[in-house]
Amino acid sequence: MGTQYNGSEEENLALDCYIKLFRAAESVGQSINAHLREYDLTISQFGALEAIYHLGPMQSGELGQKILKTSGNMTMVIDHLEKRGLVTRQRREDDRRCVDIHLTEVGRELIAAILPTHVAGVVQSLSALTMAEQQQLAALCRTLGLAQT
Amino acid sequence: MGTQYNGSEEENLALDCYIKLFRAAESVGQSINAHLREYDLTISQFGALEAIYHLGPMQSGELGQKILKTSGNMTMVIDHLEKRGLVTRQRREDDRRCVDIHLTEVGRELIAAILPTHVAGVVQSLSALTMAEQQQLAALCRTLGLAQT
DNA sequence: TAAAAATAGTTTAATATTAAACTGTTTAAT
DNA sequence: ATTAAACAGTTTAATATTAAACTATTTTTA
Repeated sequence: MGTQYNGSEEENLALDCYIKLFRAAESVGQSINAHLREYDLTISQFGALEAIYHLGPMQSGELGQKILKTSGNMTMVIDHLEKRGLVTRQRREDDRRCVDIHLTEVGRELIAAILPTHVAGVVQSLSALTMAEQQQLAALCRTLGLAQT
Repeated sequence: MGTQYNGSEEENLALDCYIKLFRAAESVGQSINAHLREYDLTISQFGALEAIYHLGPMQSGELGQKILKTSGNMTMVIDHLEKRGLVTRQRREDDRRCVDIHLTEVGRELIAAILPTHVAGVVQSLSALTMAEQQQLAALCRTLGLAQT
């Protein structure tokens, strides 16, 4: 299993860990996000809605950092959400370069309606691990994520 | 940090774990794959080449399973690699539905030239974790990945 | 203050990705 | 044997994603 690179133990371990991390994220993501298509939402769109829902209105760029997408991509994601009336753009008065993204009432209702299913899916998907293991995994991933430049 | 969903402890933990897993994979992937652009390879293309390099010739569909891409996508990925002379398609005689993908000599040389840098990048990127931690992470991810339907 | 640099977001062009329909081949069922 | 079903891969059309160029604003600096 894993990559069969004929290197040092350290290299083999890192490669194996990397590929497993990647595949776990992909396959977990796929099972969790399957249901989003019923609502005609991409993962990015859902992520953006969720971020605003939980953290409040924020700038396009901030949103992009949260969901790890480029600024150009955010413009498109927000365009789509705006066309569907789920969010609005509001140019900030004190710095007219910035655009704050707000949830509309419709958007709030949609994300509130989706979240329970989503959460249940996440819990289900992670139920292969005990809560202690989930804590371990979260801690390791946190360390790893923060360490990247 | 993380998602502030106001649910049970189990739900909050699963959500937190999920988002950290995702972000770790994304950010690790980004640092590791940055250098591939120098070789004009997408992650999918590199993944395909690497899989054949390590595991030998295989069918388009098998390859898609390895790198978690759809069959339609594989057609395109292989098209590009074939146009660059890095792989060849070979229809199987015993079952003419199947197409085996082989590395060309050029392809083999390219992937062999890239791999050391790639491996160094992976080691570097995971160096935030001790080897014991990498083992833990790999084991947890493996369990999680295998559990998805 | 005026010019230069930095910043936030958008646009553009090229490419990647997907789901769904489709083609050709093999296997199963009657 | 012939039809139906399953299968592997390709094509198609729609959308997502990216890097890079660009616009408009704000900040720095000389």
